[in-house]
Amino acid sequence: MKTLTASELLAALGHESRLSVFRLLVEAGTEGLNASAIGEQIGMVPATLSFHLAHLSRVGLIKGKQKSRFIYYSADYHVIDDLIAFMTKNCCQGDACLPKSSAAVASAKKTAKSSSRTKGKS
Amino acid sequence: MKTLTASELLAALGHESRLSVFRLLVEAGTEGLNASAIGEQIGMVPATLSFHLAHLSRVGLIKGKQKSRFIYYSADYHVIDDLIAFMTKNCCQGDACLPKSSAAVASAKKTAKSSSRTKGKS
DNA sequence: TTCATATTTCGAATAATATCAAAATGTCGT
DNA sequence: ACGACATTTTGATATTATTCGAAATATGAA
Repeated sequence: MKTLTASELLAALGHESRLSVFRLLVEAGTEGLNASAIGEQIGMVPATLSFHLAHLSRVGLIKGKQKSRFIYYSADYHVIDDLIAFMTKNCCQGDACLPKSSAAVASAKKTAKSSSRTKGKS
Repeated sequence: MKTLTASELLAALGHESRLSVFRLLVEAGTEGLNASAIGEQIGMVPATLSFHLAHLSRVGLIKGKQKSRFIYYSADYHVIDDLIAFMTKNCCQGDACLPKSSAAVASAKKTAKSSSRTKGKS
């Protein structure tokens, strides 16, 4: 992933409203939510919401699918996963970073931080 | 981590120049780099660089330490790690995301406050 | 077709961000 | 103190982002 692409994705999520919308769609699952439902949850007028949905769509973080007279938006896990992979690879280093990210997800899995110094150069 | 905090961190990295600066500092390690050295690598005039360094510092992603007449900036791995942990926890879900970012966390998705994965209400 | 609803687009105002020359500040060595 | 360098601040401008009412478009139902 290019730095430019990554920064565009980060910028898209770097706005409280858009991050909230994205998180809501992540929770909503693959089925997604229609724009009105999102607007209700987040509390945003249609025009503003549409603006942010367009932004998130443009960078690929979400996608909309017309269903009847609604448009269901859903998160694209592949893109956010690539972004997290990019950050883990390029924005972290060594023991200072890796254990916690893994632990936060692996929950109780107590991997002894016996240093797996993956100090690869990026 | 609050959504507002996360969005501020994401916004800070959501600019190509700042992301480049941060990645450079991650590579540089705990010792860091002084502003001039960063400016040379990135190709930015002092004033603009200072503006971005201040932004990254303000949100806590980097910190500067005066050494002699230079100021050495270094990445704060703790903060970026928290951000990655936040994203892994709140912006991903299920098999579509986990395998690449980390491993074996099928149970983590339950810990979130997710109300429920309501099935279709079409 | 006509109506009702869902969503986007337009337009225009406001707000925030980015850039950089020039000046100011800070720090060290002499 | 002074001079030399490192960095920040100022100030001004340019660019981009955000907001939302109103109008337009789209889709389905009656």
